[in-house]
Amino acid sequence: MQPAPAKVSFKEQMLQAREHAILRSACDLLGEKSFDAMTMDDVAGKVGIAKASLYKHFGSKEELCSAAMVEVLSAAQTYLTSLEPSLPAVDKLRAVVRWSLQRLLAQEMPLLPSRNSTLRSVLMANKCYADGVIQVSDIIGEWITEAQAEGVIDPDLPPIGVLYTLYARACDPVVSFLKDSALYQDEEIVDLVLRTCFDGLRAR
Amino acid sequence: MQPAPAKVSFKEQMLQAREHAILRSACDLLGEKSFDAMTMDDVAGKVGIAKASLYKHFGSKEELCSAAMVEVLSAAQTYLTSLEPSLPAVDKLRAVVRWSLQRLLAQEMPLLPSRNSTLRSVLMANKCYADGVIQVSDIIGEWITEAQAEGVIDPDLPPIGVLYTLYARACDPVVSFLKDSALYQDEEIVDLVLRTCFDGLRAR
DNA sequence: GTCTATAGATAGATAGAC
DNA sequence: GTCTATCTATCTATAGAC
Repeated sequence: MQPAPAKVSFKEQMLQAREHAILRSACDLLGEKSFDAMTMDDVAGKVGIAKASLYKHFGSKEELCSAAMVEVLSAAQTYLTSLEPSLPAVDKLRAVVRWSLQRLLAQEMPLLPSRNSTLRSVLMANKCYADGVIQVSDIIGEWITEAQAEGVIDPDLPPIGVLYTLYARACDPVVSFLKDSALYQDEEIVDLVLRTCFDGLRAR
Repeated sequence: MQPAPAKVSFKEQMLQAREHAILRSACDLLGEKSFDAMTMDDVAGKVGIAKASLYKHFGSKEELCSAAMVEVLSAAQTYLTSLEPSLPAVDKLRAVVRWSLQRLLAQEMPLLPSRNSTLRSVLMANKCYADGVIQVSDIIGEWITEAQAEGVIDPDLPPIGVLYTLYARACDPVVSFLKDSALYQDEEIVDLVLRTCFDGLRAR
């Protein structure tokens, strides 16, 4: 009565697929509302399973949402490393911001945990997340100093300020303001935010 | 046994002072956490009165927070009209953003109701708030078109995009990121955000 | 108008059958 | 592992004494 290895693998695949669906739903919901406003009933309803089942996969609401954030971070890392290394540094920076804005428009980007969230302290205690943030920051930070050495990004700006300014685009309310106005296509919104971010509001 | 008019006025003054203290506490708390995370116990504790007393002044949590937001908006309107009309339009725009950033740093600025808040729909149904937003937008919008006509603000940008970009600075997470890093003075943070907002990240 | 006490609703999390 | 049913805590809001 030994189960075939393929069967075990299949069961594990199902489990992983289910967990991925849960994370995906949590991610979407965190894009719509705050961690505090989101409920486990919301998640269960969206996935289509009972709330109690969620707790077989994740120990708590905090664990579930942390896992969702780690997955987003992982997707960002994958995108970063997929970029052609020979591209000019500033182009890579633009590409990353563009990627963030597109995910934000697709409502697949949980709003970054500013102080306006109970999730923040939990996330910062999560080693997976904290390490991921450091890795991403190292890669982007290198591109920033590179672009500043080339004189493309303003060398007078502190690199950490540039980094945070780029991060902040991933939860810029301008995107939802413009989206709600229904005046522009998604791609136009992305272009506008990219332009004001890199070129500023003043005429050149 | 007719109470002297002065006495009535005094009582009313006390009432108004108390209500102002409540609004101020709510405002501070909304700067620290989301509407959903904030509780009426928080407010009562901060003011130093019983929770039930809050409901003698404001009918609900939504009403209280709406009133707090209206007060912030009113302060913004007062600042707008206090600006010397003869100033160049772009200077007035910079001044308004600076004012927002300073209030944000002082934690006196409730984070704007993006989609990430249950408060949003309540606020938009509040005539005082909605009218205030329109008035403020009209004033700032005029300055934007003026600055664009002068060629100081990029005339190619849609005015509504410029307006939203300026509004978004009032809840820019860059401010709290930099504040938490403890690397910079408040005034340096304000200058950095103002600079990246108007001049962009790219070197000029 | 302030308080204590509590009602009523809903959240996160768990128990136990299947 | 999924479900239904339930526990416990907490939050908004109210009742009623003073």
